[in-house]
Amino acid sequence: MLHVNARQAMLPHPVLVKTGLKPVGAEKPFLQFIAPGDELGVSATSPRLYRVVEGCLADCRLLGDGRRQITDIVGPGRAIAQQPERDGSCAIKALTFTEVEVLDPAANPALASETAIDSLSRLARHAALLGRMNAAEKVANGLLDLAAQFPRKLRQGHPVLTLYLTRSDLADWLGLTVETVSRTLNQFKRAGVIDYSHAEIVTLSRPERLKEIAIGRPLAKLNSKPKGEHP
Amino acid sequence: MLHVNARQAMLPHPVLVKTGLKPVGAEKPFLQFIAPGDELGVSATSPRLYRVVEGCLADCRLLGDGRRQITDIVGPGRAIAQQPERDGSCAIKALTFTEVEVLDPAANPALASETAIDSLSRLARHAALLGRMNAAEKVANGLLDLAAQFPRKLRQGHPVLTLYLTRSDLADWLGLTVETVSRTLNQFKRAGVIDYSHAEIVTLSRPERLKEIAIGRPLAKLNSKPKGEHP
DNA sequence: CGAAGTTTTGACATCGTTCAAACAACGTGG
DNA sequence: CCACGTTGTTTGAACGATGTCAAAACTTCG
Repeated sequence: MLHVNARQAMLPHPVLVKTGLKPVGAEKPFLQFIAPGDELGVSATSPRLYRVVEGCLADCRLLGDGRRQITDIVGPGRAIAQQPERDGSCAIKALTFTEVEVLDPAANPALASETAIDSLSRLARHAALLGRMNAAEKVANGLLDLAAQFPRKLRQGHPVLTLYLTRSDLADWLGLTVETVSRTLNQFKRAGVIDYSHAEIVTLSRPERLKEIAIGRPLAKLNSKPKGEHP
Repeated sequence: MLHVNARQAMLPHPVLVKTGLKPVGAEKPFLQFIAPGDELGVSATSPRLYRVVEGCLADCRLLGDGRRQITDIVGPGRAIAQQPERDGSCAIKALTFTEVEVLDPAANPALASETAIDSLSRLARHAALLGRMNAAEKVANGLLDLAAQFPRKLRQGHPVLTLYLTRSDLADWLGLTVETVSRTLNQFKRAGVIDYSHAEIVTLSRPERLKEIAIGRPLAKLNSKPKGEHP
C-alpha cells in the first residue's frame, strides 16, 4: 500500500490558487519553492511580501533559550510580510514543500496593508487563545483554523484537512507541550469529534461539536460511560 | 496626608509629548479626552488612528463568555489603530484620564503603516510571552515594558513607573489571574527587585535582576534564608 | 463610621508539564 | 529484505505551577 506522506509530498494535488487577497500588481510575479524546514528570506536586504500558492508556512519567534512560539500558520491564498525584527529573532519556516510568490511591498502597497491588517487581526485572536483558553479549546480552535486553510475533499460529508504541522509544531503554535497536544487530539478522537489514522490527515467528524468545544463548552467526561455518546 | 491616586488623577504631571512616531500630517490635530473605563470610538464609522498624548490605553478583546485578553498597552507617543473586528468583539479602553490625537489613517498613511508594523511586532512578542513564559517571566517583562512606556522621575537612581493597570488589568494582559499577579509582584518585592507602597507606583530597585528574570533566569528560592540577598 | 472596590494571603484542587518509556513510521545501509 | 537509527507519536505516573475558592486587610469615598 503506497502511502504518500502529506508533509513531504511535493505538491500533492493540482494547484488551484485561491485569490483571497488582491491580485498581484504590475511587476512580474516571482515564484519560489521552499523545502520543509527551510527558512524564508533570512538574508533579504529589503522587507519582502510572500504569498503562499501551495503548501504551508509558519511564522516563528525564538525565545533566547530553545523555546519557540509560532505566531501564525499561513496557507494557500494568504500572504505574510517578512519583518526585520529588532530583538528576539524570528523566522518564516516552511512546514512542507511550499510554493510562494515573492513580492515587493513597495510595489504592492494595497496587498501589503491588507496583509498587515489581516495578520494583526489573526494575531490578536491568537493572543486571546494563548492567554485565556485551556488545552481543549486551543486544540479545537487550531483544528478549525487549519480546516479552513488546508481543506481536502470531504469524506462522507465531513470536512477533512491536511495537517502539515507536527505535534511539536502544534504545541509551539498553541502554547502547549507535545504530550498535551497528543492527549487532547486522542481525547477528541475517542469522543468521536475527529478522526485520523495517519497523523497528518484529520477528519472533523462532528464539526459543530468541535465549534462548541472551541468556544468553551467542555468535552463531557467520557470515561464514565462508554455509550450514550453518538446520536 | 494628601495622596493623589495616579489612575484617577487628571494629567498628573506637565504634558511633554514624546514624538516616537512621525509628526502629524496636514489636517488639524483633533484632541480628545477620555475618562478611565471609557471605550474609544465604539461608534466610529470609518477606521481611526489614535495617538496617545497623555495617559494609557488598553487594546482589549472579549471572548464570548466573560474572559478578556488585553493585547496591548499603549502609552504616550505611541499610536493605535481602531480596526472594525469581524468576530470576537474588541475595544480600546482608557485605563486613566487619557488625551489622544484623533487622526484619519487615509490622511496619514505613513503613520498608519508605521503603527501597523509596530503593533504587529509588539503583538508577536506578546504572543511568545503568553504562550511560552511562566508567571515570573510574564510579570517581569510586563513591568519592563511599562517602565519604558510610563516612566516617572528616578528615585535614588532607580527607574520608577506609573502603573495605570490594576491587578486585574495586568492579569488580563499577561494571561494570568489577579492572585498570581499579586503573588508574583509581592515575591519580587520581598526579593528586593521592585518596590511599592501604593499599588500604582512601582520602583524597579534592581532592573538588571528584573531583566534576568524576564529572559528566564528564575528567582532563587528566598524563603530558605532571610539574608544573603543583597551584595 | 460604614460601604464598596481592590489587593493580599491562605488552603486546596487541578490542569498541564515533566520525565520516562514504549511504539510507529520512515529512510539508510548492509 | 532486514537490522538499525532517527524522528515523531502515544501513553503512564508523579509533580508542581497556577487556578479556584474563601476570607482578611487595605484604600477610597460617601
